[in-house]
Amino acid sequence: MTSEQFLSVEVTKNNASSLGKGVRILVVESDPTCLRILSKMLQAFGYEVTTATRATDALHILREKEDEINLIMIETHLPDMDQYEIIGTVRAMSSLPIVVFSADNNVSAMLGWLYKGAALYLMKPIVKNDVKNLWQLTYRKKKKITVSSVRSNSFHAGLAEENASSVTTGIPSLLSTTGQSDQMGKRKELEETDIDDEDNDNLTVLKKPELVWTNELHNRFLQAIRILGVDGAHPKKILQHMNVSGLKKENVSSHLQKYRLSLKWEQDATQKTMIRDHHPSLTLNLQGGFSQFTNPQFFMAISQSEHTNNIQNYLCSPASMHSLGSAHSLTRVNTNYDGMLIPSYGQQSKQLDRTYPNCSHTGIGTTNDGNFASLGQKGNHNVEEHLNQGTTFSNVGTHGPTFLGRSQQQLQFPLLQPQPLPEKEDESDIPNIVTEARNELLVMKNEFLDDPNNDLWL
DNA sequence: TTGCCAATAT
DNA sequence: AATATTGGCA
Repeated sequence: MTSEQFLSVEVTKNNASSLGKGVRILVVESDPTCLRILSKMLQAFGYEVTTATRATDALHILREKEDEINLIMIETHLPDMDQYEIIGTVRAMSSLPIVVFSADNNVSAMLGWLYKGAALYLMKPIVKNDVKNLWQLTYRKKKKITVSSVRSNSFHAGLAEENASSVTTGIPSLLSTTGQSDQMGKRKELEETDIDDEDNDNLTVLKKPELVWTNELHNRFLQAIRILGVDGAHPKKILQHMNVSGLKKENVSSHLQKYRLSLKWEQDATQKTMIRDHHPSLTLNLQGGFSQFTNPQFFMAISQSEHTNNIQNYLCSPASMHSLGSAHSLTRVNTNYDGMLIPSYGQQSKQLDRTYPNCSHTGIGTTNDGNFASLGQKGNHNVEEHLNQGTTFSNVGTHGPTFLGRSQQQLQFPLLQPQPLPEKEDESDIPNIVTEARNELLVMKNEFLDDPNNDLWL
């Protein structure tokens, strides 16, 4: 994606036509007509499309340009390769999410594909709603794409899980901890939990479970810092502002320490960048930055307090929410190259959060469109049952917010927008404009994710 | 004492 | 990797 293309994105509220921006999909489909239509449909949502009509071509493209591709869509019946062979090969080459589509509605075939590593199975004819949210699949971590079951009624499995304790106990609490059964939530419960453990004496019952910094908690933490300012943000004050019962100062301290560390890295990266040339391969940076280093979780960190949709409702502890939401609503959110939020109050901007998805890696996503066959909700039941029977399916999830540590990516993607300096900034600087457009797009996606009426897979 | 923080432990 | 604990310092 070139910067011009990026800038041409028109960002409108609740406008889904930009959702796919920054995501390139490799579509492998032997039927030219189908390929054309699908491409068009994808492009309508802003996706970029690379096509291949043969499996061998696809593999070639993948070999050459995996970096530029964020998602792979494969038709099941390709003339030049055996059914499952291609997905196996692709899997071996790449960890990119694979979406399989077919006119075949055979359940065991679907399961076969999912088991082989497909992230999603779509049935032809593919409709707009089928592809609208494909971008979400690219927000998962690149590494393990693991098939797992979707819990019955929820596209928001990950989010719902976060505060499962609140729901089950009926006592809303922001604190979730490891080791407690509530984290397991609706899962298998007992069974193997007790079997293979442990060297643990029963005497250690006393040990307190570790605090888990859920996104909700983290958001409050961030909010507190926004209010207090980076300088005034000390554990005790933060604790007060967070107003979470049971949370200890030590908890906050520890988190703060990590938080500051992340800020420092961020700053270091900034400095290095500023010494360097200003726009080293802007194109690649934008694309890579989008698909690989942003994620739903990070969006959730933005201005949580105002939301009233279902998920949010039970995510939020009634007791303390009011203390946060009122006076200091976020007016604007900046985002730097890799997803670090920089909320600004007036002219001053301060760096804030960076998080990872806390969602479970959902192997099957379905759209909710009743019109045509994708794996609709009904179909999903079947799939789910099957999935739950097999022991091979596991739920691999990363929970809680994570600060971004130092990484290669940090160096690869220099800050486009320098920290506020004594001098006035050059406003005509192109990178800044690009950053702006990008920010707006991210905010737009954020709004999309926040809208309870939209389909969310993650 | 208390709070903070960096280092260190788990 | 994420969180908890410790010990020095104001």
